[in-house]
Amino acid sequence: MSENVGRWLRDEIENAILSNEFSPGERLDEMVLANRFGVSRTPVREALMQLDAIGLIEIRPRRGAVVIDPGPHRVYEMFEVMAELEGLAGSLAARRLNDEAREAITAAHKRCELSAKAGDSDEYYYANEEFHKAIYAASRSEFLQEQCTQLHRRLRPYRRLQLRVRNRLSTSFSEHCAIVDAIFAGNGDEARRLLRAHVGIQGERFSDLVASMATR
Amino acid sequence: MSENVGRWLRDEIENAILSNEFSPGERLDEMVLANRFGVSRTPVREALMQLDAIGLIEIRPRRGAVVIDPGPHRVYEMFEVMAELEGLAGSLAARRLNDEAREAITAAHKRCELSAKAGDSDEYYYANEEFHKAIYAASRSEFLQEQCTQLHRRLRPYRRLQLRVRNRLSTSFSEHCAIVDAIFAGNGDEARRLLRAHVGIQGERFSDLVASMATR
DNA sequence: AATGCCATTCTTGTATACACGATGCTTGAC
DNA sequence: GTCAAGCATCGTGTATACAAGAATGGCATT
Repeated sequence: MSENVGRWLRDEIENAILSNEFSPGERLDEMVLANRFGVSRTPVREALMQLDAIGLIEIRPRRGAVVIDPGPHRVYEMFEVMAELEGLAGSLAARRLNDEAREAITAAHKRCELSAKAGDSDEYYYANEEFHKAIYAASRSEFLQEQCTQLHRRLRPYRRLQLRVRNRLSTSFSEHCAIVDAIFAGNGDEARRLLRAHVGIQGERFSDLVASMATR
Repeated sequence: MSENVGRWLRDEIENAILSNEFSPGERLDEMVLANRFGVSRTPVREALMQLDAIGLIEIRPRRGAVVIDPGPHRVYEMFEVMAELEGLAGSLAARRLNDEAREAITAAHKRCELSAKAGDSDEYYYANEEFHKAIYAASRSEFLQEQCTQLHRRLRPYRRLQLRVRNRLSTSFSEHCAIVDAIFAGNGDEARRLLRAHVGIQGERFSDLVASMATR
């Protein structure tokens, strides 16, 4: 546990929300949370204020906190922004690539290949996360990296759902291949274009998303 | 004042930071703030936790809160991301433009023109803000709009400094003209390209930024 | 029987009290 | 004279107490 309870609680509750333990729309009672974690209301409130500031929950004055339900359209908008930021990260990565970043990307890409060929969608999920994070890091823009990581976290549950769709695994991996080629070739524009397409949700993938969101 | 003191304080302190009343690196004492605003430490702490979550201040455990000093390089990175998001907003605006948005952009553009011709850099600053916000709104992506607005707020002090540079006013305005043309023509790619260039800090503008940051 | 109003109760918002850790100053020893 | 160690003081971290507003249930009235 982190050194102060407030921060620890923030992470704990954030994880609970992102792993869907607290469903969208659910009310978060301060006393219930306090009892559950064995602390007083004060650090719980501090954690909730932070989650409110981040945008994960909404605190309505005198009426308590509820988990925000983004809704399909808003999730789509979030993917749209994510695609743009990843595109930028890719383009910067292509320009600023160094040995360390190249190795990190190669390693993550290899891991994706193995799990994709094994058809292990859970393992691919983690490998995919590592792959994208390697690209963020390769951009060598700390701020961009933070923004990407944060958005990535918030979109986690939906990404996971998407991987379940048809043969998304092999499609995703072949897109990764092209992205790696573009970055390693120093072709920033191409990397940007490919990443935007890879991350964004166009056409039928939006209805896939809506369908998978409905069945939770 | 907002209905709960915590949120009010958050906005209050946030404004104080963004208007440079609290300088980067400055320590924010909880009791001092509590006395200044005539409240107890509790809501002050809640406000600080939120600002920490947003990234405006840093709370080091048991050592208090300090205003984050982004430093020139990080500010550059923030402008880089801002440019990308504004580019996306512009491209969406070009595709999704409706009458309402067109009028809002036209009005803000007109206001920019007047203040630019008058050489009133303060007035241009506000008109410029309205212009960019009109474009965010025209993108009709709530999430993107929020992200843009938030980043815009954080970059406020630096934007203001930039306008003081040489004949940035007229340069900025002529860029606006091209942007408006592209959006109204429905040319998303061009709007994106122009906005990226308009917002980003290339070449000498970075050293201008560094110079202006040094002299505060 | 249904609806509206009032009271009770529950939960949030704020203040205060207490505890623990960090920082800085003073004193003593080398 | 300088450096280190210990103590004191200040400030943060957490708990608890108290106040105020919202929700809910019951009672009365139509």
